Amino acid sequence: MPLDSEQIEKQILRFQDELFDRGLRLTKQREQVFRIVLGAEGHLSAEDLHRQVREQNRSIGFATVYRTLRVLVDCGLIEVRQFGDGVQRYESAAGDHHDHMICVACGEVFEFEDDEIERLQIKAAESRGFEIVSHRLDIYIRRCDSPKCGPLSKRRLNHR
Amino acid sequence: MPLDSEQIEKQILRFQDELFDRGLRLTKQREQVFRIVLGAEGHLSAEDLHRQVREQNRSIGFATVYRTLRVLVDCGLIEVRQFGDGVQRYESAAGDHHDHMICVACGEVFEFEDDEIERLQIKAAESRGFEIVSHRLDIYIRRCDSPKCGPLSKRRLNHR
DNA sequence: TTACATGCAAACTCTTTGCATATTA
DNA sequence: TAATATGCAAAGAGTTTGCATGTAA
Repeated sequence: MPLDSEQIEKQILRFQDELFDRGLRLTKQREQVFRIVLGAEGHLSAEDLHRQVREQNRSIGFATVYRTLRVLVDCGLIEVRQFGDGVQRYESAAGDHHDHMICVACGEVFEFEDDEIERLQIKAAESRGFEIVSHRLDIYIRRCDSPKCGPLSKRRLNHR
Repeated sequence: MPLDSEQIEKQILRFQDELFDRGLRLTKQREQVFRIVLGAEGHLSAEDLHRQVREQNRSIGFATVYRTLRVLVDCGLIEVRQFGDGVQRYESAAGDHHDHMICVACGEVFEFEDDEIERLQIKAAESRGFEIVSHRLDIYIRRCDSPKCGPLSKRRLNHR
């Protein structure tokens, strides 16, 4: 779920501030990379990012994309995900927190939110005296109803 | 939490069966690798595995370790984890399911179980018509009480 | 004796780094 | 002009693959 344009501008300003605090600069390339992440539907790999930024900036290199992603992670503006294919994927840290359901048949990733699960996680950590920094919940599902998987059949799934 | 020796032997037999079904063989190397995983306390990388197996079998190569791990994953006997450092870690799929708390300060990994969180996950997937294959819940905590981190201070943590 | 398995080294993928050049405050 | 950024290519990690040799049913 991409952010609306007002939120995007707010994020860019925030990036500029965070960079300034670190003695760094908001360059054209950094802004381009961040805007793609902010506007993206899903979870982009560095390769996805590089390809998309190159549509507006032929000469940008992989190194700049990776370096920018690292700065964005350090600033807490984006988050890294790994869904098990060995590739890091990035998404905006803005917006509501959500978890992921990944279809093992077709690779489609769905976002979902569950406040009660969130609550229980905090409780589980607190009961051990720990403070949560962040968390990741990935649920792998057998198949889904995306075009790639086709509609789920009418017969009941093998629920347990 | 390593398995007891009775469970370990059961797992080895299961491996043999699964291999047989696939027209493969239980070799010395495959058994050695699997036994290390079954007996291990925590979550081992391929490098950890290779180092430990080499203590009993000087000549085993990385390729054999990786190939064995792949077969074990295919057989559903072990699971792969990625805690964000770009290294795959493996653990036995036997025993109760558990989730992980990872200390961002020192890297220590704690296992925990929470039946209610499990239940809610199943509910969340079912409500969308999906069947869960597996899931991963990793909670990142600011610091812990391991020797590397030192004891948690007495002042209240910043619980929310 | 035929198919599968191993060990080695080379290849491959993703990511990071070194360095000369370019850009910004 | 002094510091930060960039692009390129090379290096690095972790993992996979090709191939000749070894091993097991």
